[in-house]
Amino acid sequence: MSDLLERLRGRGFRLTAQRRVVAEVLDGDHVHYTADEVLARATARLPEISRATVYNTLGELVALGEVLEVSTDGRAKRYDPNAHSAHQHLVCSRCGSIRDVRPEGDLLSTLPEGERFGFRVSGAEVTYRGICPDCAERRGK
Amino acid sequence: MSDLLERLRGRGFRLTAQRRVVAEVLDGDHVHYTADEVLARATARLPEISRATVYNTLGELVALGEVLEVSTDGRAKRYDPNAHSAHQHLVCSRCGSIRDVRPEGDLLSTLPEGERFGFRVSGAEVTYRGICPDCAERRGK
DNA sequence: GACTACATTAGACACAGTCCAAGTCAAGAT
DNA sequence: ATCTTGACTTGGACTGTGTCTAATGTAGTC
Repeated sequence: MSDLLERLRGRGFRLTAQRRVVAEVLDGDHVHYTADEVLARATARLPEISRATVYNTLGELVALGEVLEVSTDGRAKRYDPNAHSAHQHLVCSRCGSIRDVRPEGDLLSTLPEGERFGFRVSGAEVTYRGICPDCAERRGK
Repeated sequence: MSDLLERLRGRGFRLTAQRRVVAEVLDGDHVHYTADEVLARATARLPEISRATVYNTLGELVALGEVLEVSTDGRAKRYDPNAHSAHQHLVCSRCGSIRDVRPEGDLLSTLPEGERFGFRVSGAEVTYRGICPDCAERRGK
């Protein structure tokens, strides 16, 4: 994520303190924060940062393909910095925690021609659902 | 969908005019209305029906497993009456229209053990994306 | 160091959905 | 057929998530 700021500048974006802290917050594996979580973490480092700027910056990063937008629950969108390696998501049905996963095989090929309704099909996203180890332990069964 | 009302009554639900019109609106293949679209169509048949009742009824139908909740775009949830036959969704990236589709093969088996992070995995949803015939024709390429 | 176009800010606004107190009514009891 | 009652419906207030705007600030260039 560190060279992300360089890539931004290369595309004509100004390097501001706000963009830097948003990029810093979105660093790591299995990171899937909501915009408000990003705002909270960014505020800890740069108290004056505003909500609008966080939304703006997240939108820019998504448009540039540096960050993925994920909506696994119909509530707030989540932002996934792991955009340069194709992956899907495994979500805990109890606590909502998310892991990045790599299925095997070609997803697109699972949709037969007779089920394509004339669409030019170009992509597929999978959300696997289950119970995470923590929840399984805490609530048994 | 017609016997749905009987099933509801069998489960102790009162048969009201409001529930009837919501059930009627949610009838057909490839139907995926938002709550507001359901409200609009229900209002055409029963002008006094309220937004809260539409949301209540949709929630009941979902809880009973008679209707599926689908969120393909992070905006309003959509309601899919085709709940008794397993299927996935094919969504047009331009106009958002949705078709019900049946992939072949077992989705769960595409996630290798080493990618399960200790989760007990129980389900998977796929959203295929592409361009529908109408949009392909209208906007070329 | 000054300039200026791009970026940030606070707050108003919009949309999707939930909650509540009061009134209404379906369906069983009589 | 009417009564009774608890479930159902209603309108409106409220919450959470996200967008827009006008005014102000500032990164990068000269």
